[in-house]
Amino acid sequence: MTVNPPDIPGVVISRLPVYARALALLRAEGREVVSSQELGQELGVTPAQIRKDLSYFGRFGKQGRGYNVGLLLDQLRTILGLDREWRLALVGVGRLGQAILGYGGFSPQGFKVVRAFDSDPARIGTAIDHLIVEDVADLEESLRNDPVDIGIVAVPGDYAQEVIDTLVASGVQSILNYAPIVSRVPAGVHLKQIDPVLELQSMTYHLKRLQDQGGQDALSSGKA
Amino acid sequence: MTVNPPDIPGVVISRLPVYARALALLRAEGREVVSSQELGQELGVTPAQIRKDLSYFGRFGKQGRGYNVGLLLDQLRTILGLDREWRLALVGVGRLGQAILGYGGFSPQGFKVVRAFDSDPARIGTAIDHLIVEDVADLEESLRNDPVDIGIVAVPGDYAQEVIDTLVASGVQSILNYAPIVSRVPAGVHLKQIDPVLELQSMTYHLKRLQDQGGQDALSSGKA
DNA sequence: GTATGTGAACTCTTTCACAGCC
DNA sequence: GGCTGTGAAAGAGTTCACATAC
Repeated sequence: MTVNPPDIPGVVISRLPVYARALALLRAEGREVVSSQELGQELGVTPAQIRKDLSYFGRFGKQGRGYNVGLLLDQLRTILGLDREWRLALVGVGRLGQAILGYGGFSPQGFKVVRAFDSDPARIGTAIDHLIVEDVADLEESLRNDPVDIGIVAVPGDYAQEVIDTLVASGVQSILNYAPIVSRVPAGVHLKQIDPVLELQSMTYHLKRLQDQGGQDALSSGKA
Repeated sequence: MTVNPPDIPGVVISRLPVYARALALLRAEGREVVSSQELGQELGVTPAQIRKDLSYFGRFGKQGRGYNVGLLLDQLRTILGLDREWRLALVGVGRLGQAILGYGGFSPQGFKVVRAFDSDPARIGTAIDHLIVEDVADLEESLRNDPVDIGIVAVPGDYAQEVIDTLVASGVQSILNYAPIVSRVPAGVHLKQIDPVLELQSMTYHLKRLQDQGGQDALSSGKA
């Protein structure tokens, strides 16, 4: 059954794929059992956090022993829905979009890009990586006729919100957005952002402080 | 001066670039003043959160009026260190690495990729986008002679931890990792992950629940 | 009147610590 | 003995609400 649990924190869910990845590695190495202690060491996470996270979903371990690697991995894959294939539509087949199509990391994990859209007449109708590029003007109709599970947005920032709105109107409930914009979606739609510039811009905060103190080899700030 | 404030939560810092982006947009539109109310609406964030976040760094607003767009933007850029140029080294010039080099979004924000490394003899010594690809075997020596601020890792997963360790050994304190691995760095080094698969894998959690209930229009799970 | 800046209240997460089981 | 699962405690982060300033 695996009945829908009521209210599991988002941060917990976002950690499960990380656990699954580590477990897959352990299984590939032939490990059969692992403790929360070991797993935590591997991941830089406290053992208590791992146990607490897992406890939202059931009791997967054996006291005195630990977790069966293969069993826990299967459970996590089931919980996350990684035991099926997911159909993605890519919007934007420019340089970034083509890199996404060419990326070999999605399909082994069950994510298949099955549709591609663009607005450039030079690209519409051409085949890229087994896909015929469709006109983005037909996006809504096309997705209504033959739905996908997830939309990937890889268009320039100026068009991204518009594309996101169209995806939502077409019934897509999960969107992965590569465009560097502040985007909003209605409640109930899940949007994740891939934004390297944002990541860099928060790293520079720390770098700046390192550099500004760099000269004066140590103890320069007030106390201790 | 802008003296190093003691302990500002990481989540606060990660929101500042988002505020800065929204402010840059407002400025481009000619807006001169904005309230936390409006800005919050734009970003899907509470006004109180914006005010609290900003209050860690100073008092930038005027009561009864709001924030001067240009002034606040400049302050944020200074706080984040976006008022200078940052030098990046890219490790891995395969398909992904080339997409990163070709991405036009970094340099307008002051992030210049000034070095590129690879292990493939066919690529070493060739020029890509103004850069001569260096041998990754020389990574540490090269970076010691001529340091960069940030390292970008775009090698296959199997080599990524090794590359990250070498970057750290070379004195790099901020790393942006595109490889889909669970990586660890010593305390003091800042590592950010760009990992679309991880994002997708947490989105499927919600999708699965939508789908599993999809058929049976409502109330079907055990109790309540 | 209007909107900031901020202590206090609240909510959400993480960690502790130990009973229970292997 | 060893490790899980979990209430309780501690710690972070967010929101409230109002004094203060324009």
